[in-house]
Amino acid sequence: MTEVAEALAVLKRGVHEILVEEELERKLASGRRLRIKAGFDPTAPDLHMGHTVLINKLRQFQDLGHEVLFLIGDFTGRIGDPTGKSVTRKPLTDEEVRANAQTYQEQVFRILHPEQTRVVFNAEWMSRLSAADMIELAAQSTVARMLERDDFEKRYRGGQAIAIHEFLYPLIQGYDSVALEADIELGGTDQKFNLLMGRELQKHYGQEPQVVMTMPLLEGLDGVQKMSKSLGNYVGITDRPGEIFNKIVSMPDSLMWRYFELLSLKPMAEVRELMGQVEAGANPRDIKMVLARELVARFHGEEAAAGAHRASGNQMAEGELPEDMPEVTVDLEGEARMPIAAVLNRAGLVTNSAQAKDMLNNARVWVDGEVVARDHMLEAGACHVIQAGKKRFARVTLQ
RNA sequence: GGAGGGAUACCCAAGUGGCCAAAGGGAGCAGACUGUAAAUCUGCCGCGAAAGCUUCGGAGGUUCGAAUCCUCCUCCCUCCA
Repeated sequence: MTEVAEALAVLKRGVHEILVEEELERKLASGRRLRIKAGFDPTAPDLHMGHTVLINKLRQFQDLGHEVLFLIGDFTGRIGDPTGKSVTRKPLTDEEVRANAQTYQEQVFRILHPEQTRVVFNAEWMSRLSAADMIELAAQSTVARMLERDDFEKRYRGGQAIAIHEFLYPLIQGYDSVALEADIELGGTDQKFNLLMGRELQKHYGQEPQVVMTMPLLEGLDGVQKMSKSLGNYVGITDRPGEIFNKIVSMPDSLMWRYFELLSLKPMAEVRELMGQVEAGANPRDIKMVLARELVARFHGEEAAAGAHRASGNQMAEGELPEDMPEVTVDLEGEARMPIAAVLNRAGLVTNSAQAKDMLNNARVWVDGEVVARDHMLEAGACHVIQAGKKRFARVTLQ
């Protein structure tokens, strides 16, 4: 295999679509240091495994010597992202955008090489565009073309509103590629339309069009909707080791091979070997543990991976406590004692008081290993290990 | 610009003066069962530890009492221009 063919093989792994593959080959063969662009929304400060599918791909480009342009869409974020969801997000302040961007960088450098990464903000050039520039940009596309986009088309046909400025989003994203002179842009499959817009605009502005690579969207732990923080079906890369371990092991079996395919760095041959084991009667749970350990190792190191199982506790074995439970302090606001239900709520061990009531009624709340009833009171100054249900633990200090 | 229809909790959706913190379904959470999975069954499911507090697009009004009646406003949809 030639060097280019080898690189291509690595880069194609897990990719949904490459447009146009021959162009990618040519760019790789040119020997140039390529600029790989990927855009991120500044709203979500915590990366999750779903994002890493794409970031891993960026990392592979870096390993081949190329430069990553990590674009933070602060301009678009400030306006408020209308795409897709009917829920309009509230615009972010400058401070919020900056803080989110900072968190992004800290997290993304767990995977990317900082010295081969350029973090850029699109407000840098977008906020300098004049109205006339904007109109020139808008003239590069048509309503009919916009309506080809899946999500617009669906909404248009379904009689749902499409605001005019939503049409500008693909154009802005495309223009980012012009401003950065991107060689390649990566995005989720849902980004295809926007990514292709980059090609068209680059041609218009006299540049060689970027190659578009789309990565599949990773389903969340529910196995249905895409992984997202707001849906709560995610595994965060800053989750504690035991947490990652738990989430991976207790995900539906139907998802496990998908996760192996997109998140594991094991060669596919090895993954197929694991599939064979399950077919031969191995407990799928044990195979999920293999993946869980790999992921914990990637984000927390080998040592954490070795202890992850222990750290997570075995939820089927009553009385076995996880080692890495969170520490929480609950403020009694001057009271000498507080009912258990209120403590559970304040410690974040339940989502609302109804859930606290439910668990207490089911005798599923333990304080220092003892089941407690609804009328149990906790004294100020004490520190207890509290367990709510099978999965939620915390070391709670009352003050 | 005109005519009509609509807005109920996370989503869908009942409810047209008190019995409504609001039927039903889905989602979610907890429990049994399991393999920390799925399916199934059971419970919870506005906020609050509680007392209590706040909800039915928004603001006023009628009434002892309003998701329900009246007025104005906002938004969405359909047809016409």
